[in-house]
Amino acid sequence: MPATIRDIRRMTGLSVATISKYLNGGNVLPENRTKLEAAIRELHYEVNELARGLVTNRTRTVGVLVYSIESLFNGTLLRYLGEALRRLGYGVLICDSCEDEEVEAQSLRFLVNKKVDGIIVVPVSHRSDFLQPAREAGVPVVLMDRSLDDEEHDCVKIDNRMAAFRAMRLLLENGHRKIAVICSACEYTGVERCKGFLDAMEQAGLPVPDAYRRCGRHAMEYGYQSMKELLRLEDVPTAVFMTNYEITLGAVMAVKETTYRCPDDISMLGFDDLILSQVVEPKMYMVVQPMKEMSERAVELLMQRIRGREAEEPPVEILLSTRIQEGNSIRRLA
Amino acid sequence: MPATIRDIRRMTGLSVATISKYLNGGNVLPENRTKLEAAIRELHYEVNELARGLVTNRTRTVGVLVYSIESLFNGTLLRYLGEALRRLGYGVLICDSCEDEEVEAQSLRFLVNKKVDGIIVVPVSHRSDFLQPAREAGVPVVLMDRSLDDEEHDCVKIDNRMAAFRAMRLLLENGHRKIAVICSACEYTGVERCKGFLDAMEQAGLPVPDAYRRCGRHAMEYGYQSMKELLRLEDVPTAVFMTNYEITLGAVMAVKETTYRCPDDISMLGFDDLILSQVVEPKMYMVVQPMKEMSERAVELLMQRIRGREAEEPPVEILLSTRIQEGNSIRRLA
DNA sequence: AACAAAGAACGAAACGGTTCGCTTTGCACA
DNA sequence: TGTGCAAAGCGAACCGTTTCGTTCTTTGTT
Repeated sequence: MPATIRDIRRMTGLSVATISKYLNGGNVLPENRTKLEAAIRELHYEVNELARGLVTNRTRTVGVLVYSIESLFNGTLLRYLGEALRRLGYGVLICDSCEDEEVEAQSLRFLVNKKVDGIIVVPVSHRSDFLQPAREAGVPVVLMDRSLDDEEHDCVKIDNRMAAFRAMRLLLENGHRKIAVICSACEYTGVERCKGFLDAMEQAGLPVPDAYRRCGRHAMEYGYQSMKELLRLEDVPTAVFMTNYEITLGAVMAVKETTYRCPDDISMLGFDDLILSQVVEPKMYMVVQPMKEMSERAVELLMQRIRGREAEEPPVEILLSTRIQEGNSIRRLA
Repeated sequence: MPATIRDIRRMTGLSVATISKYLNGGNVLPENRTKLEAAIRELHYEVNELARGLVTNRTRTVGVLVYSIESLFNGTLLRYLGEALRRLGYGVLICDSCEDEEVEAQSLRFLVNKKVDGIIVVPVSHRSDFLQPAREAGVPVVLMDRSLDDEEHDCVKIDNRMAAFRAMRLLLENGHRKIAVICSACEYTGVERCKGFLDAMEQAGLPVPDAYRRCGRHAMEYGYQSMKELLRLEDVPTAVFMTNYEITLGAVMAVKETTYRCPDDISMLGFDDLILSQVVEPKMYMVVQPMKEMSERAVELLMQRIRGREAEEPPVEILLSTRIQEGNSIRRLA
C-alpha cells in the first residue's frame, strides 16, 4: 500500500491542501518545502494519477492508435511520436488495431476511458464513425498518414497523389515508357499513390496495360509475388513503381532472385525509406516521407487542441512534402 | 461531461449501490434491469474507469514494455500478447523503452502509476533495479525473451544456448567445418546463442578463427556488413550462423549482391522466422521461436500472479523449445 | 397465520487527490 | 503601535465509483 498525501500530513503536520499545492508547483515556505521533500523521499510518495485524473479530468497522457503494430512504418512513427510527447512531459499509451475495425473501435473507447488528453490515430477504418466516443467526450483527435471519408478532422500527412505524380516524372524523364505499378488497394495511401501514378501516365499519353497494374495487399509477399509475375510477362516493363515499404522490400528480394539486374534490366522506384536503402545494392531511388516532422507536427497540432484551441475551430490539414532519395536503381534509357 | 451513476439514479430512482451492483454483474429485479438498460442506453453511460480503479485498485489493464517498438520481433510479440489479453477482457497498454535504460525505468514507473494489474517486459536493461517500483507497488512482472542478472523473476523464453547448439548440429552433420557466426553482442539472447555456437564448435573439436566471430550490433546493417566482410576473407567460411532476425535479413541481402550463391557457395542458418522465409529464395533454414506460445504462456503466468498466487511463491522460469524450419539454404558437403 | 430465511435495495463511508473560499501569518509603512 | 495587504495555510466539498452493514420485501415452511 503506497503512501498517500495523508501520510505526508501525519509526518509534516501540514494540511492536505498545502501538500497538494506543493506537489503542483505552488509556493510554500522554504521551511515547509524541506520538510515536505524529506517526507516524500522517506515515504517514497508518488502521486496517485488515478485520483488526480478523477478530479482534474486530465492525465497528461496521450493515446496513439495505429492500424498495426507490426508495420515498420508505424514502428518508426511511434518512436518519433513517443520522443516528442515525452519531451513535453506527456505519457504515451500505444494501442494496436490489429488491422481490424472492430478492435480499432474498441481500442479507441479504451483510450477515451483511460481519460487520455488527446489521441493520435493512424486509422484502419475509412469511415469516421469509430471516433464518435472521442468526440462525445471532448477528446481531441489528430489523424496521421491516412484520411477518413469525411474530411472533418485534423490530419497530418503527405500529399500522396502529388508525391507519386512527381516521383513518376523521374522515371518518365529518364525515358521510361513501359512502367508498372505495385500498390496496396485496400487503404487510403495506396489508392492515392496509384492515382498519382495514373495521372502521370495519362499526362504523358502512355497506356497502362492491366498486367502492369498490380493493386493488392499491403504486404511484403504481395510485392514479391507481383514483381515475379511482372518479370515473367512477355512484355516486361522497363521500370516499376512501388508504393510502400513492405511492397518495395518484397519486390527488391524478388528481383535479386532472378537473372534480371537492377537497374540494367529493370529500374525501380520505391516508397518509404526505412532501413532498406541503407543496406541494399544498388541503392534504391525512394520517395521518402518526413516521418519525424510528421510526428512532431501531429503532436504540435494535438497540443494546440488540448490546451485551449476551441474544438469548434475548423479542422486543420497539414500536408508535408516528400523528397526523393537519390540512388542508382533507375537506368537512363536512350 | 459524460453521464454518471447519479444521472442514472435520477432517471431510474434506484440507489447508487444497486446500479453499481448491476454494472458489476450482480442480481437485480428483472423490472429494474430493464429500467437500467434503458437509462444506460439513453444516457450513453460508460463506467469511469478512473473512479473505479481508484477504489478497487484494479484496472483490468496490463502494461507491456518492450525495448524497442521498431523491432519486428517485438511487433509480432505485441500482436500475440494483445490478442491473448484482449481475449481475457484485459486492456493493453504498450510502452516503448527506445533501447534506453532511462526511458525504460521511466516507462515502468508510468505503468505502475497507471495502476496496471500486471506488466510484461522485454527488457533493455540487464539489471533488475528498474523493476523496483513495480515490486514496491505489488504489481507482478513477467519477463519475456530476455532474463536479468538476478534470476528472481518470472520469465518466459527459449533456451537460447541450447537452441543454438542444436541448430549448429545441422551444419556439422552436413559436413561443415568452417562455420562463422554473426551475432549481437550487446544483449542477452545474442550472447547466449553465441555461447551455444561456441559449445558446438568446441565439442566438434573445431577452432573458430577470430575473423569468423562477428559479434556486434543487433541491426540489419550489421548483418549486411558482416556477411560482406566474411565473403571477402581469404578463407571464406562454408556456412554462416546468424543469431537474430535483423542480422539474418541483412546477411541474406548481402549474399544476393555478390556472386556467391546460397547454398552452393555458402550455407546459411538464420534465427527468427518472421516474414523473411516466406519470401526469399532459397528458402532459409531457420531456428524458429514459438512466439505465439511464448506470448500465451507469459499472459497465463501473469494471470496466475494477478489473481491470487502469492508474490512470495518462487519465480517460475518457462523454457520453450524451438524448432528448425527446414529450407534449402544448407548444402551437404562431401 | 406467523415466522424465518433469502434476496434486493439502500445510505454512507471510503478511495486519494484538487480546489474554493476563508483564516492566519508576516511584514512594510505611516 | 496600529493598519493594510499579500502570501501561505487550512477545512471542507467534490470527482465517480465500490463496498459494508443495514433495512425492506418476498417467498416458503410449519
